[in-house]
Amino acid sequence: MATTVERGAGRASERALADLREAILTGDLAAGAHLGEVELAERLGLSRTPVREALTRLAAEGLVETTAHRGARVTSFSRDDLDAIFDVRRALESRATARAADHATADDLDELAALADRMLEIGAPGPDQDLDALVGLNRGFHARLLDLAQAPALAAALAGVVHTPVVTRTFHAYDPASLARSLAHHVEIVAALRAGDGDWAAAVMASHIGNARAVMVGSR
Amino acid sequence: MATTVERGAGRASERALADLREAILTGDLAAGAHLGEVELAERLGLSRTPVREALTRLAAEGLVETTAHRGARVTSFSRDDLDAIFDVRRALESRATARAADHATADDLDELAALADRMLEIGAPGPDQDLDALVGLNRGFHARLLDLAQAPALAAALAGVVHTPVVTRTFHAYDPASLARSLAHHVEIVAALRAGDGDWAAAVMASHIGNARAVMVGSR
DNA sequence: TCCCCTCAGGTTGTACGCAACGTAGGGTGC
DNA sequence: GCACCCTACGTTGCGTACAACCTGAGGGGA
Repeated sequence: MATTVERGAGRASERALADLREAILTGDLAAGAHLGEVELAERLGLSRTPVREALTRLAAEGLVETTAHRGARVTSFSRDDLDAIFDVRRALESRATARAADHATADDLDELAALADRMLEIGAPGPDQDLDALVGLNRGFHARLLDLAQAPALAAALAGVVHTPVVTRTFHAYDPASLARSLAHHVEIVAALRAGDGDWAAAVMASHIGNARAVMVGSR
Repeated sequence: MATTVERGAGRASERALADLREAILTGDLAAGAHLGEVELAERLGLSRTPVREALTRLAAEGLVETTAHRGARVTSFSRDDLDAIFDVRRALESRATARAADHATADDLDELAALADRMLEIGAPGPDQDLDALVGLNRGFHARLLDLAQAPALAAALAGVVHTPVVTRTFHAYDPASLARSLAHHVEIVAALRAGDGDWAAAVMASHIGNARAVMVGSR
């Protein structure tokens, strides 16, 4: 009874990895929080081994920091760190967006357009506004775009800069004007892709990330 | 007697990580080679546990690929992959070089100049030419530069694109003209940094990587 | 002859136990 | 009273045993 054999479907270590990553990205595990292996193992109902592997991989991604015999902590980023992360994201994601223009099919564009439109709806001020739901859709939009770039190297480099940084976890920080800009950018990116103009799409993405940077880390 | 307790100084898993990474980077472990945990463990005189951790981290770096219950293989890159990797390196390393211009002290520049000069010497055609020694010096030059950029995010992103790719492991592929250009670039980068001109330095670095790309993957 | 099923071999995935390390607290000597 | 040492505890690092899984070969049936 103590050890529930029937658990999730996937490998235990992958479940641990996914759960921990989600907990960190959503802020459920605060930055700087100490992560004990036994504590996490008990919480997830696993042994220390898969938890340990998950922590190792998270450390490689940069989400946690491990020190000697003292365990792991959730990485906390300084203002300069965040600034640099946005710098890299701007360079890389705009590049990926340009490449996406060469590979996106009509179906892909319809899918992206649907995401952009949906975000426009639930992001609009009013009773139906749902800022929390935006997070998932936004992640989906950027992930889809990165996928369309068909450039594993770009994806790997971006993953090195914190797997969709802590920075993408909320839209509550956006003021109305910035939020409207951000959502309009998504639509414009799709338009640029439809026009087959990679440079245009890349420019909008660069603006998009600049806008996000201003919101999340403030003016330079 | 069988288990030699007195081994290296550092943690066992870090030794395994370093040894495996070196073996892959030098080509001692060929691309596509199957990496059995027990085999590696015996070879390194350790148990499977630290080997397993090392493989996990190498997988995160992109040097090995793991599949289901089938173990790990040394990643092999297609022509397109290499092309994309150089693309990212050009974007990121030139950026890092520009930043280095803002942080490098006179001592730093002297150090870089010494490296560049030394490479010029042992890279020059003649009896003293030592292409193998260039590898280490070149790695050192680029690493020092990346360090001077003081941008952990840039370093992390670059690390995601294969920790100094398999691509930097030899200079034997260079024809005399390309090699001369490459070595001259190092010197010119130092000159640009001395002049405090980050844009110049970045441009040279971009050229430097373009040159390397042409040698390693051929014309586009 | 071809296909499918079964089984054996080898591999990875997980759990658990022990040892090493770092840390904090109390006690003792100066 | 203060500083230093020593001890005890909690943690991580590693080794080993067992279970789950994939793969390939061989035999039987259609």
